[in-house]
Amino acid sequence: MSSDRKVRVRIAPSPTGPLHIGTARTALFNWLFARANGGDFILRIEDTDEERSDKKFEEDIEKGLKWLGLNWDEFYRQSERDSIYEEYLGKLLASQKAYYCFCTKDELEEMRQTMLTQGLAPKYSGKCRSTSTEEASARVGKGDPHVIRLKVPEVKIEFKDLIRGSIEFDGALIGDIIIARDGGAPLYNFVVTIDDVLSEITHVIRGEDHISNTPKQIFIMQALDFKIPKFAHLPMILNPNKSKMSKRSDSVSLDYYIKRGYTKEAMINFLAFMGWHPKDDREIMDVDEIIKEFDLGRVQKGGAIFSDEKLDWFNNSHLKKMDNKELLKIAENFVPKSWKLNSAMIDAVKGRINHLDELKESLSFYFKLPDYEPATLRWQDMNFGEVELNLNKMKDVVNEAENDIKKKDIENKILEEIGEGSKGEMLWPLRIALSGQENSPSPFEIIEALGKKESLKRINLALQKLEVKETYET
RNA sequence: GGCCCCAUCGUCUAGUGGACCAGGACGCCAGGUUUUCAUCCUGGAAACAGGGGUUCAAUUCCCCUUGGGGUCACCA
Repeated sequence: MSSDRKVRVRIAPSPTGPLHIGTARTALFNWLFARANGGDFILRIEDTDEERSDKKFEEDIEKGLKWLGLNWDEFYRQSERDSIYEEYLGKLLASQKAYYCFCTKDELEEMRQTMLTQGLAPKYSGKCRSTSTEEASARVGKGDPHVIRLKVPEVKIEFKDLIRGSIEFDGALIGDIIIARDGGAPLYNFVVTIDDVLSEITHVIRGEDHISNTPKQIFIMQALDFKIPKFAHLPMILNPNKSKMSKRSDSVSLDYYIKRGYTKEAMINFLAFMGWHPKDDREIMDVDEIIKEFDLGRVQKGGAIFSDEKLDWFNNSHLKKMDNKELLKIAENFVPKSWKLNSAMIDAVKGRINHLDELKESLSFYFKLPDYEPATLRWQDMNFGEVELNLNKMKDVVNEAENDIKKKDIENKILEEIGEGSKGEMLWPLRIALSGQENSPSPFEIIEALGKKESLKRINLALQKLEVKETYET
């Protein structure tokens, strides 16, 4: 069981789309496992499908991984390893563990349909297995279209999954799989196997959707006398309707969450908790804590539904924990360039938002006149007359203040004016007048930030809105 | 359909035979603190899919049923 080999894991995305949230989660678990065990984390780009692969997706994947802080120790592309695959394909052919198949796609499709209607698992009949080596070579030489198939033995095969325990498949039900297509290009199950073994991967940690690929890959390893790595299949990340989280339009890519202003700390924390949990009740954890506690044995078996609410909570919690200076740097990317942010502003709103994307809205009153419906000025069951009265009182207080009002001073003065009266009835209309927002920093903070002149301007504006409202009503 | 995986509150989960009339968190609801909103605090509603076993004792072990998911390409 115990191996003295250094732990080596990999994430093997195919660059056929932007970095998927599920891929990011798998990458994270591999990375955590590597870091927790002093091992290596390898990034392998699976770009054997020239048609679908695109350099721009490869860049997006690398960018996303880096953003999360999942640094890799080694990197390679499968497209650069053709000669290696060719070599092993040749070995398999020479040892008669694989053979040429000349069946056409149409024939194959027909067989598949027949089996399906008979209620059988569709698999290749093995027709070309019996073609003699001489005849096969001759036909290949002649240029007949052909693929290469692995002779899958009709035996039961079992492997131990680190998360699920023993899993068994029947080779007889799998049939001879294609490992290289017409033209010689090697296929997924084959290249994965070659690369995992040659790069000395010790633990293959991947999504549950690969469980059924595992026996095929093990058969290839056995045919080549390869040492078989350990496997661990992670639970799926699901949509709220429990389907595989793929078709959720834009919200399946990591980039979507980056652009909405989720922090990498929150993303890592949240993604780690999709299928994993520490021994105790801790939830808000930084990456070092997670590495320290990470254990494949504590990974869940069942799929986890992606919860936007919980993600928001993680993000809000991490935002509050974050240093203002650090946050300020990130925040600048989410507001217009002309806005000059400062630490006080960030501090005033960071506990009030779930993602940085909201900054544009919640910080707007610092930079432009608020825009709101007159009715918003009313607190609970106040009528417009009362609002006007109270706002005028506040106006007088501000009017009497010095030019550079200090938060504490204006706070004292306003509270003095309110006296035994209702604080809400005074402060709510004032807050709306100043910020236009129901959830904003306190009026005192805003007045200090805006200054006397601007504050008065906004109170007058509110008063004007009330007049319009009254005219409209009569 | 064949094969494979899975099954605790709406959601993420704790729980590895007795300490569980099932604990935490998100969300939700109700109170409270605070100078208004938010924060914060307290409380509440909310789950072991069903049926058989095994055992002195099952959420926990076994079997069946049901349900959900995955996979069956010359994609990865």
